[in-house]
Amino acid sequence: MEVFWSRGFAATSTDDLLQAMNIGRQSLYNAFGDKRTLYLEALSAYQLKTTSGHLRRLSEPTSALEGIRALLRGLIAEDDRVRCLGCMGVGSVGEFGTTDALLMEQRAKVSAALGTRITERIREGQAGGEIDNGLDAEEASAFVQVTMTGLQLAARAGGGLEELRAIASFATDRLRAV
Amino acid sequence: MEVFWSRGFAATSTDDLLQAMNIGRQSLYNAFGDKRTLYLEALSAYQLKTTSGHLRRLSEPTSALEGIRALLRGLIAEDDRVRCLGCMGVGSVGEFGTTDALLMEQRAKVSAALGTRITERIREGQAGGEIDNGLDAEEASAFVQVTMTGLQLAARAGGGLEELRAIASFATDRLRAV
DNA sequence: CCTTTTTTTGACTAAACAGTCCATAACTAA
DNA sequence: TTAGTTATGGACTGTTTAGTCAAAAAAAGG
Repeated sequence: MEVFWSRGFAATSTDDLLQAMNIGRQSLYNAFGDKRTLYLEALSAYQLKTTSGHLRRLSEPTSALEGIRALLRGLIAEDDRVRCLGCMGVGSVGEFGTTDALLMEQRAKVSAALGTRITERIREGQAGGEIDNGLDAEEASAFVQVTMTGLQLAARAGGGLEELRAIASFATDRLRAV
Repeated sequence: MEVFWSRGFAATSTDDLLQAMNIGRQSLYNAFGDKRTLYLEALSAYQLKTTSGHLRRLSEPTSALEGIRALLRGLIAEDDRVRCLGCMGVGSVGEFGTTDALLMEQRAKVSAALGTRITERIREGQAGGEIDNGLDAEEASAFVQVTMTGLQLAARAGGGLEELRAIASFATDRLRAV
């Protein structure tokens, strides 16, 4: 997962994977079938791990708006070496775009689940008067997700911790009721 | 440029390039040196072309906020086949991250130039009372740039024209003075 | 204990890869 | 016309690639 995450699919050789996992070639092919299947499994594992973190932060029991802030700020890893890897899901979009149907399907599921929860949380904030009632909750949710990917790409480009977290907070505050 | 744009660096073979350009192998190596140099030139050409468009739309003589809206909405190509390619610059960030010093330098230049102009335009909007005076103009500019990359990645993921333009407008409106 | 199944090892294959070489063709300029 | 330069075509090289094969080693089961 880490090798694919940092280098992407095409630039990762099977030898890279063998070395990283410290196993023999046949073991890899027995266990995963082929390179692409292993990539899909690695991406699945990545998404499972990260999505649960996103949902947890989003639901932090402070308030709806603070949940969104925690979601966005939480994307940005503190450790430089982790932060500059960005997000493997974002990487897979960049590398494959719309060319892989299975990947698109997998992506759509994760994105929809998160989107639904963000929408809920925004409605909650609107009900509580904390988030601007004039906003369409679904549009705001899509906006939050676009901000997520924008931040993750900026992290991969080498953006600094404080700089990126400030942008995350800035975006969050744009949703606030006046 | 189009081949690298759609497939990225690693997944593009020199044969792909020869076929696309309809030239012989030696001609490519005479003209460009090697694959990486050609990629850098292609990316440069791409950035030159797109950045001038961004600046033009940003400076559209309607108003500052409408300039930002035009910038963000203008990122999203109408033609499905173009839109789903996303942005080659974003692709290069995804593929190389912080691993290529030359690429980072080139990126920083383009981003700084655009960022400066966005900041100016935001200050203009603030002076005119159209954009919220409480915002830090540089932070708002960084936010706009993160939104740009987020939109371009969403485009590469297969996002629809109207959906993405709506998000662009949503983000723009978040800067509006109350 | 022995047999059967699973896992690992390392050698192997065929194709794809980036980049080179050299002879030839096409221009340029006097 | 001709000498000199530049561009092209096509064969070639050595390496890397994803994936396979078969024999040996290890584990599991009775």
